[in-house]
Order: sequence, then C-alpha cells, then structure tokens
Amino acid sequence: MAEQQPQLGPRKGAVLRAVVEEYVRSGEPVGSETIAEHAGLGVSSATIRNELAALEELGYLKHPHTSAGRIPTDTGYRFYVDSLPAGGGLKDAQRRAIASHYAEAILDLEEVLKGSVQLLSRLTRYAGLAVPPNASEEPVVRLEVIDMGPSVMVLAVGQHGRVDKRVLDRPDGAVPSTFARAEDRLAGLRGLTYAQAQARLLQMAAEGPADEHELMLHVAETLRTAQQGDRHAHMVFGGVANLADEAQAWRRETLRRLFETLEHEQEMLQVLSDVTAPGNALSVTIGGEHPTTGDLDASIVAAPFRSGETTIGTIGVVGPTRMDYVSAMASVRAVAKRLSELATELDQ
Amino acid sequence: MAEQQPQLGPRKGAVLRAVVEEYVRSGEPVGSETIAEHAGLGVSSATIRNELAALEELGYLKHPHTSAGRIPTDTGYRFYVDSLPAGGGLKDAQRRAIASHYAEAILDLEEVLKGSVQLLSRLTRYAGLAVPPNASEEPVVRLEVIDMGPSVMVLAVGQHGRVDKRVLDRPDGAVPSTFARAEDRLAGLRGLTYAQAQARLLQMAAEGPADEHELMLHVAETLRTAQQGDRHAHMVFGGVANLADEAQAWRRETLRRLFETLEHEQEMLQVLSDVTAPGNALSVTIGGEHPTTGDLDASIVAAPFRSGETTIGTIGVVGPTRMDYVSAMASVRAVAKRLSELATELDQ
DNA sequence: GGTTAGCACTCCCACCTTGGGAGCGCTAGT
DNA sequence: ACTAGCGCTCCCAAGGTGGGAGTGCTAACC
Repeated sequence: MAEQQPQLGPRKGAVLRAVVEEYVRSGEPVGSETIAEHAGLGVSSATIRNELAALEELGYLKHPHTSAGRIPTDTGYRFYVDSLPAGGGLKDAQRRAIASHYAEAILDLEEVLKGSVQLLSRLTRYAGLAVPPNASEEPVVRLEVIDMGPSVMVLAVGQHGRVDKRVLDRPDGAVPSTFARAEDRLAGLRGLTYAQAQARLLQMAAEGPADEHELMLHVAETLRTAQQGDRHAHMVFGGVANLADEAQAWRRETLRRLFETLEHEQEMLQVLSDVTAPGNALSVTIGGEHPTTGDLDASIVAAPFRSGETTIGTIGVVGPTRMDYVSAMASVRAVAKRLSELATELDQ
Repeated sequence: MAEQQPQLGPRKGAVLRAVVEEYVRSGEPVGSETIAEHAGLGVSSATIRNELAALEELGYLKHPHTSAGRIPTDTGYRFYVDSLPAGGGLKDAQRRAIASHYAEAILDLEEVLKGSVQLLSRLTRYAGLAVPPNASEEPVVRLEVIDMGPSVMVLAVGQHGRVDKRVLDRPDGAVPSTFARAEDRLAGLRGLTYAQAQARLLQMAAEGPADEHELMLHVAETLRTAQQGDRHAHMVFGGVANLADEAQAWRRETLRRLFETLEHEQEMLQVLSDVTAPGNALSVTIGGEHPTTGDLDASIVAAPFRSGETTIGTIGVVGPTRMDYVSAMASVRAVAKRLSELATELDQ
C-alpha cells in the first residue's frame, strides 16, 4: 500500500513534502507564500496555490478554515513518510548520544530495554515504549516451586534473563517432599523453550503422581502467561512526561485519554502487535490508520529488535500525528539496531 | 506542629473551613457573601469580610487580586486538615467499592498493591502510588546463583513474595561446581532476614574460598539493593491519567513537571520517606510543606501499611493542593487498613 | 497549457473598549 | 461587636474593529 499513490507528479510531491515539513516545524498552517519562498521550486505562490488546491482535492491536505493555510491529513503524512529516503536522518548529536548511551555494558536485557526506551524519549522528545521479549522461543534455565507456607511460588527463569513468578494457594495435601520431587522433575526441563516446556508439563501433570498434578498445571500456566504477555505483561515506558509538553498539539481531554490508554497495557500491546510490520521493517502508524491512535491524534513509530535472526520484541515512540517523522524514524531505527546487536550478544 | 495554632476562635475556624470546602468544591475564589449564606453562621457578609481579612492577615488565606474572593494558602489547608475529625468521611459507594475490590483473593502482594493503587485512584480521582515493602525485615526464602553462560544471575526470593534479580558478568575462573557449592552455602541462609543474610554473606565472602568470593559479594549486593530500594526500586503507580484531567488546576508546564517527577522513582521514594509520619499515622503533605510537592502545587496523602506490627510499605495518593482531603484521607486510611489486614494474612 | 500577477474576498485573531458584577475595605450607626 | 451601606478596585465576558494572512479566481503572458 506504500506504493498505491506514488505518482502525484514530482512537483505536487515536493509541495506536499514542503507543507509537512513546515507544519511539523512550526505547528502553524502553511500558506502558499511560505512554500513559494522556502521550498525552492522556482514558481510563484499562485502556482503553489493551484497545487495546494489539487492536493486538498486528493485528500492529502486540509484547511482549518477558508483563509487559513494548509495542514496535512493523515494520508498526507503517509505519503510523506513513504516518500522518505530509506536511511539517514540522524543528527550528529543524536548519533553521539546513542553511542555514549550504550558505552556502558549492562547485562540484564530488561535494564537495557528501560535504558533504551528512555534514550529514545530523550532523542525524540516523545514517549518511548517497548514490548519485552515474548518467552516462547527462550530456553528455560530454571523452574522452581517454592514452599512459602500457606502459599506456593512458581518461579521461571529464562536464558535471556527474564524472571516470571506466580503465587498461588498451597495445593491440598502438599508436603515438603512434594516440592522436592516436583523440583527434581522440573530440573529435567532445563534447556527446553518455554513453549516446549509448557507442553511437557501438561503431559507430566497428566501422567505424574496426583499430588504433583496441580503444581505442574500451575507451572505450565506460569510459562503460558510468560509467553502471552497476558495481563501480566510488563511493557516498558519512558519519557511519558514529554507528551504533556506545553508545545504539544493535544487538548487536555485528549491528553487524558492518551495517558489512560498508555496505562492500559493490554490495549497498547494489541496496538503494537497490530502495528508491527511483518519482517524486520520499521513501521509507522499515523493517526486514523489504527483506531486507537486515531482516537488520540497520535502516531507510533516502532521497530522490532532481534536476537540473531529471531524477532524478540518491539521498541518505538508515541507522539502526536504532527511528529518529526524523519528524526523519530531514524532514532528508532538506530536504537532498534543497536538493541538487536546487544540482545544477540547477550545470548552469546 | 498540628497543635501549633488550634486557637483561631471558633468562628474564624468555621469561616476558614467554609472557604476551604467551598473552594475545593467549586474551584472559584470564595467571597464573603457565599459564606454568609451557606455556612450557617448567622452573621452578615460584612462580619465575614472582617474575619476573612483577619484570616488573610494570619496567613491562612490569600487573594488572587483585590476584588476577588479568597482561596486557602497551604497553611490554610493545613489548619483545615488538622481540624478534621479523625474517622469517617467514607461515602457508602466508596465503602462498597473497597469491599468488592478485595472480595477476590490475590496471593501475590505485588499484585495486591497494584490493585490497591488503582482502587485508590478510582476512589479519589487522583493518582495512586505505593512503595512496596522494604526487604530488610523480610526472611529470605531462597538465594540462588544461576549460571547463564557468559553471565550469572543472582536471584533472591523473600517470604512475602518479593523476587529480586541481578545479572552480572561471570566471574573469572567460575566453573559449574563453583555455582553448585555456592548454592549449597546460600541455602544455609534461608530464614534469615535480608539484613542478616547480607551481613552473613559479607562474612562468608571474606572467609570462604576465593572462587566464591566475588559471587558472594554480588549476592550481598543484591540483598542490599533489595533493602534500599536503591535505583531499582519499583514503585507502583495507578490512575496517573487522572492528573491530566480537564478540570484540574495545573498549568500545562506544571503538569509536565509533575509527570516527570513521577517518572523519577528515586525522587518520589525520597519524598514519600520524608513525608511518612513516624508511627502508623496517616500523613498529609500540602504543597510547600515539602520542596517537591511545593514545586508542583501538589499534595500527598499517604499511610503506611503493616504486616502484623511491622510497617512494610506506604500507600497513598497524589493530587492538586486543592484536593478533597476528606475523601482522600478516608480512602487512603481505609485502603491502608484493608491492605494491612491482607498483608498480615499473607504472612500467616 | 502552464504560469503568473493582481485583486477581491473571507475569515480569524489579537487588540481594545466597555459595562457589569463580584468582592473588598472602610465608616458610621446600632 | 455586629451590620448596613457605599465607594472603590479589578476582573472578565461581550462586543467591536482593523489588520493580516491566505485563498480562489480571472485575465494576461510566454
């Protein structure tokens, strides 16, 4: 769909790009005069006006009112983003900020993610967010059932450093030896992926002794939620305060809804997964292109990050539709790349 | 200090209370007429005016400008709060919301806290926040050093369900048997409190074999940060979106700073600890009474929660200085109480 | 045909003015 | 000690206004 309307004629394209860039810069509707002067097209404002009218007709621009300048529609931003050259766009200062941020070695992927999200929020002045690795393909390093008296804690540790826990009622009839035996059997699952281990556990629960049955089911359930993210998923956010910035385009009411949505992790996970492009591509979602962002006049720029060849998570930024897409895309791309290298390294 | 200025004369007190309540309700500066009519003091507005002037002189009220009504100063709110009767103030709907919220049994204290914080934010329409238990007095249930290949994970599990982890470089010369032996020795620490276990570990590091030295130090360090909260503390927030509410008193710029501060967990922890009253009392911090809240025109209502007789954490709300203190205090008190019961129960 | 200059027109917005009202302080009288 | 009354201050919402930005159109030009 990025290839749907590439043909506007080179000049219309240039005019549209000029409008987007100027509007993003200034926040004011852009008039024909401004473009005639700054875009270096060598034509008069009257000609630009004709082009603007045509672009509006085509749905790329709109008018707040008759005698105001133009602002881009979501479709206009979309064209702009699709017409951007693939690489680059990173300012020197940003490049340096990224380099120095990752200079310090951190071994815990979770910590790395937190740092990366904050880095992104500083680079872009928007809010950074990340979806941590889904555990499905991660090998299990340790599985434990810990006797805590009236309750039991199930603990799962993954190769990439994730730790999932779950506390539950102590099963009837469980005695200390139940736990010891269960742990012995769980030790045998080491090295399997979460998905495999979960499957084995369901089997073990069915075949094993009755007093372990419930315990094993709970361990399986713990692994399942670790894979789904479920309602215990921990998205990572950073620089959310940026969204409240004075200069930002949101009305108070929209701002409130925006924060509410961000707090609602489940919805954000859904959005991120809807939005993430298949493959390793950077994805840009502009306003109405997704119901949630449309509701919030927001855009999301996100990219998956990998360990080796496997995609293990997503990182990106949320900002107003009137976003500096060039900078945001470059920053997200660079951080995701760096993050992939790091994650790959952490996994050996 | 709550007893510093209890004597304003009964009428001045009544007038001040009326101003606070009316202002909290309406958000508009309150005039003498309004009070004369609504406060039921049986005196004319002229008399009220005299009282208002006196209260302003005393620093309890202020004037946006000459011909406007009065609004309370932080000191005014303080007097108001201190003059409130100790109990009650909970509306029936709130009482029911609390009861039904805790109807569902949850075993993980962390989950309980998240729920409680969200409950508080719904009850008060402000932002809820909580400081989870500090680990010092919590018994250690399990300590592990997990061989993750190029790195090592230290894992500590506490009796109340906390899990702390830490990933670090694999010490030089560590072999599988190093970990096995270390874990054996760590198993001996079970049942000690975090504080005790940390002390023992430092000793063990000094006395034990060289190849375990570094490992033990790292375990000790993990326990230390678990106790301090350090920079890895996980405060719990909920309903932060409430603060962006249309009707709220904050300017955009202040709102931004507020969100920034909330993101800065370290600072919030400091504030909470500065603010928490010794003993089990509910504490109310109003605007300028603390540098951070003063900067943000914010107030904090917080109360410790206990397990048995030991204070293990803090829970409360943050809102504008123009806060409905009665409702906030009642909600926080009730939730903290319920939470204490639950925590006590969870610890047997 | 595309481009341009020019111009009338629209509409907003920032500015000012203005009247009314809310609320105060003060004083004098009860 | 309280209150009625009054003059004063200051805000604020409601018009009114001018200017400016920007448009759309037309007619001329290359």
